[in-house]
Amino acid sequence: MDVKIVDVALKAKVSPTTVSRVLNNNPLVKSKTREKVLRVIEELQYVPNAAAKNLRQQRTMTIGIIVPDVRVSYYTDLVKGIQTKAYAEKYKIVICDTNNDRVIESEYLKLLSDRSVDGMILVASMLTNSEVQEIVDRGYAVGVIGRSIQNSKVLNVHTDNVKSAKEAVNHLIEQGHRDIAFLSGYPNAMDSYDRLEGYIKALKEHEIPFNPSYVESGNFNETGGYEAMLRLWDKGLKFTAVFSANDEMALGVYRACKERGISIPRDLAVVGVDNDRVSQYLSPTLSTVNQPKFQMGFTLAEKLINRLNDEEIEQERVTVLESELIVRHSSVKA
Amino acid sequence: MDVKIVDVALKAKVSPTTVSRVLNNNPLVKSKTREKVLRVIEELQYVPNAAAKNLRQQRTMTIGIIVPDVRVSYYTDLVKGIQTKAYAEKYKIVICDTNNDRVIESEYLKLLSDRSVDGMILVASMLTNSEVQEIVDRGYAVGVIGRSIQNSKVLNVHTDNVKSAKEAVNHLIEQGHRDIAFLSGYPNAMDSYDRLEGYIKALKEHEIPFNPSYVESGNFNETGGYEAMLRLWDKGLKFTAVFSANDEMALGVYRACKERGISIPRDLAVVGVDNDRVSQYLSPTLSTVNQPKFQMGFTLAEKLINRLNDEEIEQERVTVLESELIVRHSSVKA
DNA sequence: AAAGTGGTTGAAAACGATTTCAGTCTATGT
DNA sequence: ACATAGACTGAAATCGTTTTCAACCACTTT
Repeated sequence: MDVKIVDVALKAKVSPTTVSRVLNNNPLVKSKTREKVLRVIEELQYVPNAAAKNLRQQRTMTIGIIVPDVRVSYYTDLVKGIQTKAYAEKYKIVICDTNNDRVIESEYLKLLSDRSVDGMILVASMLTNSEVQEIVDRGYAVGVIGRSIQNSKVLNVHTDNVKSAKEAVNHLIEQGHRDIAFLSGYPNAMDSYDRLEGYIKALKEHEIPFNPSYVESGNFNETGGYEAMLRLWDKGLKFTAVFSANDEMALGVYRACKERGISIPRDLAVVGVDNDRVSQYLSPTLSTVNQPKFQMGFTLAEKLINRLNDEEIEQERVTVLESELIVRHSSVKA
Repeated sequence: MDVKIVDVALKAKVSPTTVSRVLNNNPLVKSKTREKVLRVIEELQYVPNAAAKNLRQQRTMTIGIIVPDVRVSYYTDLVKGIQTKAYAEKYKIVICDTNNDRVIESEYLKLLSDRSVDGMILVASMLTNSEVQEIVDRGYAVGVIGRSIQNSKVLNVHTDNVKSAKEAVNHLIEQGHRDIAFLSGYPNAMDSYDRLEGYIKALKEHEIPFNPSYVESGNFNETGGYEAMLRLWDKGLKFTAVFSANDEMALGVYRACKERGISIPRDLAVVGVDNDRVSQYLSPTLSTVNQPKFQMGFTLAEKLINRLNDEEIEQERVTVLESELIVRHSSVKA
């Protein structure tokens, strides 16, 4: 149906081999032959068939990305970074949106294990270590963001969550707060854990006792943040500030405050993490810890592609990028 | 390297043909044989090679999506809809982010023309009609959102932009406004044009004369909206309301108003289009015309897949979905 | 004149699945 | 006992490239 390499070869009066060489810029071809072949390719509008090429070369120039939800700006910014690097290196990306469902995530992993991608990037993955390990063993290059994998070849990019959290909480303390609540994400997510650690460290450094009842889990989403706030208040706890492990949950905090007539930042100071796109548009604007999401995606893609292009290249398995506290209006009294 | 179909065949003491039949649920296989084969597949952790399968079957079960920018919530919501349907039908999707660059978009089109996808969805495409036509001629199923293609087999889903705009402007008029500015998108984008038409129609119906100097283009982005507002004011025009052809530009309107100390909605009523995720979080919350973005993506994917599965199926080439005015605080005086 | 050299080309095998077509086997009816 | 249909299986061709290997040609060197 489509025009194929032998059609070009026939018309150009050369062998398919030569056409292939022209396509792949093999310098062995005499320039006159090359020109002739190129002319015919143009004439016939020939495009090489990817499946045939993939089959023969045993690679697809494609990277698979598994994300929890493509609508979340945090993930999209990562994807943008990955995509930008991938495009520059002539890689394609296939996106799998798990809808925050671990079963679907597992299915996607299987779906991608058919050599239709050369490597995979797992974002905020809920897969077990052994599931990930198996993919590595099958020879896929894999990178993760938003979790840690011990003892393997898995590439990783992240920010120093302990430090980020500490900075955020320090900032609240400097604003005069002593009673600071903490909204964590999924209890077992790496990021949650580190941010909790940073929270505790900041308190310790200022000799504020750590009280576990000030900690509530909000599952990293708006509703979770909202409900967590209600729970905190229902406990009868007094606090003047809250550190939310991400901006999404902070949205829930805003909603809860609005309902209860609590003024931010007058009655309650709020700091989030991620610098979600909406944060700057909230009233008051939300103080947050910015994550260099684009850069994280870009860097991880770079490392992954390095590995794909050259197994031998010397590079760090783990990269830590800097995050940065952005002080806006939600944490500073007028 | 990987285990392949003959390995399974050998171990199960059957032919590759039979293994293939088992894989593809061909009912001809005796159930005892099937079980044996399945056991070996499980034992060997065999996964069929996609490239080989694609080559033989001449299809990839993959849909390509070309979008201007994956960070924009409008596009992401579409992608989510597409992805949801695609997943249900066992299709993969590859995403191409053109970064709003028509040259890059063209390159992506070429990149996808190698039979690595069975169909393509172009979102807010800047390609020429003939470029799109060529893809159709090559036998790809193609769908578009956010532009119109005349005279071809290209699938399309959209909302009635004329009506949406008219409703939005009617709403402003009902709130007592007579002098209403209009912020258009790209001058030559279909959507811009239709929304302008709706704006004019609404004015006409209320016997308000249409004055072209009330129209400024803002290129569909925040900065464009901001600058368009400044230009309108600089002209010395008096107006008490503005209809922005999308929410993104309305963000620019908010910024401009803040800078000039103009209060929304007291001094200026604002209505946007798209129901961007941020709109509900703005202060005041932004009135807007909601587009069923998820549904649009889902529907287009459905039609595209229908076409891929069965060339003969009877279905409309163009689907129009309903949009809906959401009145929030930016357009209603307290 | 024979042998070597470097530049250029092509024939054929390979990649790993599916599909066509031709069987083989079993059971059934006569 | 034989023919025959139906159930099941396998050999070989096929998809469209890339890659290996051998060969060819035109020169130069000995």
